Amino acid sequence: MKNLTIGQLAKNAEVNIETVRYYERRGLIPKPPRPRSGYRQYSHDIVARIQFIKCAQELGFSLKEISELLSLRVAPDTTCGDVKRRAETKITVIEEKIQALQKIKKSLTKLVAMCSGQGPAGECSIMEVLDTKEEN
Amino acid sequence: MKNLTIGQLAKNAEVNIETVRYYERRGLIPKPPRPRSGYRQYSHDIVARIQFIKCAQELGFSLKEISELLSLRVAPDTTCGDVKRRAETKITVIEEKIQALQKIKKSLTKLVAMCSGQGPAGECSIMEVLDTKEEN
DNA sequence: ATAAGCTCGGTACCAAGGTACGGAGTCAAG
DNA sequence: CTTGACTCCGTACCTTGGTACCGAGCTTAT
Repeated sequence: MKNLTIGQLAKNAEVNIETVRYYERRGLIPKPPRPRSGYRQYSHDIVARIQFIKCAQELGFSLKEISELLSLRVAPDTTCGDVKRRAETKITVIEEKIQALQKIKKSLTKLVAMCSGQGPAGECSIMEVLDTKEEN
Repeated sequence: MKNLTIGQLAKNAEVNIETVRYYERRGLIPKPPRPRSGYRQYSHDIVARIQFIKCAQELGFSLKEISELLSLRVAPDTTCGDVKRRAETKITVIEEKIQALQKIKKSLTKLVAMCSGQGPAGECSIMEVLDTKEEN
């Protein structure tokens, strides 16, 4: 296998070329060698690296967190347990988000139930509640 | 009660002064009268208006949606049903977000369960899965 | 060898919801 | 009347995760 240009890498990893350069700026992928021409030369495993990033993003990690994960991997004295703890923390955060959304949903559902759907918007009970609500 | 300066309004509504001006630019609060000095003169009910906005934000409405809600209120031919429909749409969106987060949580939980927590980060099963995952 | 197509770097822009800054004018208290 | 606090406006900046554009240089195929 030969090396890849940035365009080939982008195609393989199914991202935009600009995204690759952006990841490089953010330190998420290593700076590749550059021959005289200045063109980036990527080895195929960078495709996997980008897929790793996309995959972790789907699991709710931000790019910042992903770069931390990646540096954990190469740091000699970090352990599997460190990675696990990060994943656990992320689960907690996600649970909190779910809780918050469920609270919101409950409030909205209550409002909708109260609303007759009749009459002008200015007298809508939903609007009134929004106007006068102190706490819930 | 006399009028409020922007600073007093901000204090009462517990927002930043800049936020008030920002809301004015966005059309979320009416442009207040200005005497010769140019200082904004707010009546007390603008405090309530800002609280309405904050309240709706907590319910997951964006500023754009909030300004739509506010204009619904004053438009003569919109009804309570219009407001209700928006709230219902918002509930659906929130439900979708909850679903997505629950999926993410499930994947992460599975990963954490697989991980022994022992050994170097480079051999962590979580990292390996992130590396090689095709689909889930 | 020449044209098409790729890549270069730098900068600007998008959404959202603000925050910060700076120089000038104004208001209130002492 | 002066000092300090407040306000004015416009503009720039912040975050996150990219995308778009530019003229210039490089590469590849014919």
